Amino acid sequence: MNDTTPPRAARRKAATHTIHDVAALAGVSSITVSRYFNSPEKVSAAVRERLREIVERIGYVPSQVAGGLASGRGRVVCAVMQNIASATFADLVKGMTDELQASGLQLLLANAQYSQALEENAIRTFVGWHPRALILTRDDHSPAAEAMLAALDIPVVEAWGYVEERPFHQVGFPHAQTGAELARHFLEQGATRVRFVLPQISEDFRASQRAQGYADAMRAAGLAADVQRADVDDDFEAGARTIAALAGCAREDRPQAIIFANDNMAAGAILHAPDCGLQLPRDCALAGFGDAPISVRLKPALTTLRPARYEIGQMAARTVLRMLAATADGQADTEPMLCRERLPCELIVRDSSRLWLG
Amino acid sequence: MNDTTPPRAARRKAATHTIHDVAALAGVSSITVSRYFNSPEKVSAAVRERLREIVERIGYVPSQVAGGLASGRGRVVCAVMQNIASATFADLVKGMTDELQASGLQLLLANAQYSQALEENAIRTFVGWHPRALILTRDDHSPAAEAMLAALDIPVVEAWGYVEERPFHQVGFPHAQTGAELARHFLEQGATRVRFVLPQISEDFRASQRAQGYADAMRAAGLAADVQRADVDDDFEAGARTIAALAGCAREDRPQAIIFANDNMAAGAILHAPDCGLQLPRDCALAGFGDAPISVRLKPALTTLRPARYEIGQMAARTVLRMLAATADGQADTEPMLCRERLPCELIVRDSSRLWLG
DNA sequence: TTGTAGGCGTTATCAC
DNA sequence: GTGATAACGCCTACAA
Repeated sequence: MNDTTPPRAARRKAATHTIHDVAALAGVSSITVSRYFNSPEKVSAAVRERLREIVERIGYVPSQVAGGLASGRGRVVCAVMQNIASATFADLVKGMTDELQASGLQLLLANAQYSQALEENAIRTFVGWHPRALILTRDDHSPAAEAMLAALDIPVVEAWGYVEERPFHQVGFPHAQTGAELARHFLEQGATRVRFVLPQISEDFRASQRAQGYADAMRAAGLAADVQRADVDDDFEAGARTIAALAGCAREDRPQAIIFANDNMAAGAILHAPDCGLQLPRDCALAGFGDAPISVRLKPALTTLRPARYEIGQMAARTVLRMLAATADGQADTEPMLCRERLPCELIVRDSSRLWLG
Repeated sequence: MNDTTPPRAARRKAATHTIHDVAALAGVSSITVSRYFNSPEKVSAAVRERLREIVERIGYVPSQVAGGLASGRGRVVCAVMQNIASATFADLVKGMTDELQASGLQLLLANAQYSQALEENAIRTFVGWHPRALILTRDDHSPAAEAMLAALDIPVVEAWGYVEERPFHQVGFPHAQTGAELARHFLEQGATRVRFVLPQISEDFRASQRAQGYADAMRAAGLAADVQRADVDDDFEAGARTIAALAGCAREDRPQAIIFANDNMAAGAILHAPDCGLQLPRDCALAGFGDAPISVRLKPALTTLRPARYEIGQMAARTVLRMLAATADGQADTEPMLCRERLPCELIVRDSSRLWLG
């Protein structure tokens, strides 16, 4: 009477089919079923057909969770966005998912709202998922985050911006340079007084980077930089107020051109200008950033910068895939080559930026 | 000489710390570490402090993958969007992530681009992740998808729309009714000729539902429904063309009011009207859908419907949490109560819809 | 409060 | 081409 412990209560009745169910039905071992999914060519055609039928019939789907644990390589890529609800990041996300999906990789998203602390939290959470790669959308992380990234040993892509010296893959464009480009666009037309207007709550450090680029370009031309910050939260309202304030200024004191940190502010200005008795671009030239769909429809049509949002997301994903393929090819010892993909942010010149020098 | 098989090669050197590493360092068993994370109150304060220090020092993060497998309840909620890059779905996603994150649940996203087939694929993929719940954004699924949903045995929420008879939780608003509401808004002003304009590629069946609601309301008033479909892809351009076509019509033949399927089309119409010699709303009243940020700034300001996008996402997530809490409370036998959350889609009346009856 | 034993569903390794 | 066996890292059940 071997009084071994009574059979423990079954932990859980598998509410779902397992690889073993399929194996039993097909009269093969479970490893064969595993092979059927991961390298079908190693399974005989006969067995393959039998399995296909059974899998279809009972609706078996392999567990990503169990597979990820067993193989040590889950099918997950994590990305930390700065503002999930913005058009910019929505396009990035679409580019990434479109590209990753084809490779059977699942994108896990987090939202950091332009906060380093939230980004750090998100990264910490993601570490628990053992992602194959990480996509970030800023280049200045908290020290703790940098430490985690250094310890991670997976591809890390910094997308949206582009910085030469970073130790991670870069996919995007240099924001400061685009700010400078807009400044030069006006300087070349002979402007001497150009203003840059930031949103009130500019958590978006990219906008500040563009402002910085503008300021440098102005100083390089021997002119004063004039960066202002909006005093209302709503971007459209901020633009409207900016233009309204102009109406109260003598022409000699007004900026000849204004660069808004985004198209919404510029649109607010353009739509409100007639109410202030101002005619654009005669009374003030304008430019924005982002190429919102409406910008080309405004009167005057808005000069702006068009970042390749979707393409940046797509390329970030491709970079991930390339790095994964590389490490899979046993290039373990190869030096960890860094991808630097510089994507376009095109200057779209329209009527709003034509300078009228009085 | 017990020639048992030579010790198999270790499968993989754990590149990452495990619960056992922490346990060894702390001089406790691994289950204690597990408890430290899952129910800290069951661990003595002394041990707790020791573990806290060690976890912090080595940067240990529990594996969601292993935990999910072992417990049978992963921390994943899956959602299938119809167009990740649109403002509508971006807001939904933000509402969901904001709410889920607090509960430590991770949102997995897929994009179905208004396609039943892609939605089915996404659901199939998600099944492999053993999600705790599923959030969908349409109510007409493929038969195969319906079958999977029926077999899933997890909470399923259909968000964005709202349909009484569905067997899944509903969070949203009835689209047809909002279409009818806009129609009545014009009918009550005495309009007899009201048109509804759909986008060219109206994969968005919601827009069609709103058109249907409009058509029913018109017929109920004894009037003819006049649903047109745009002939260009770009919504702004479609709106512009719609209004341009009006200019060539005799006043008696023109609709007195136009309902556009979205604010972008309406904005295109408003921005282009002056070029056609039309004055709005005198020559034609207008309404849109979605309450885009720009709509209130247009001249005339656009009458539109304001769906509670963020709130719908948030409420969908809350519904998930409520259902999970309920099943956790051992209410296994309780009948599977269905949540029906009807969220507002408010009519925002502005100048564009004021009817001028000639 | 803490520990032991065993298993979650899959894949890596080795043997035939 | 196929299979037996032992992990993967954690958690549930039960015992102390």
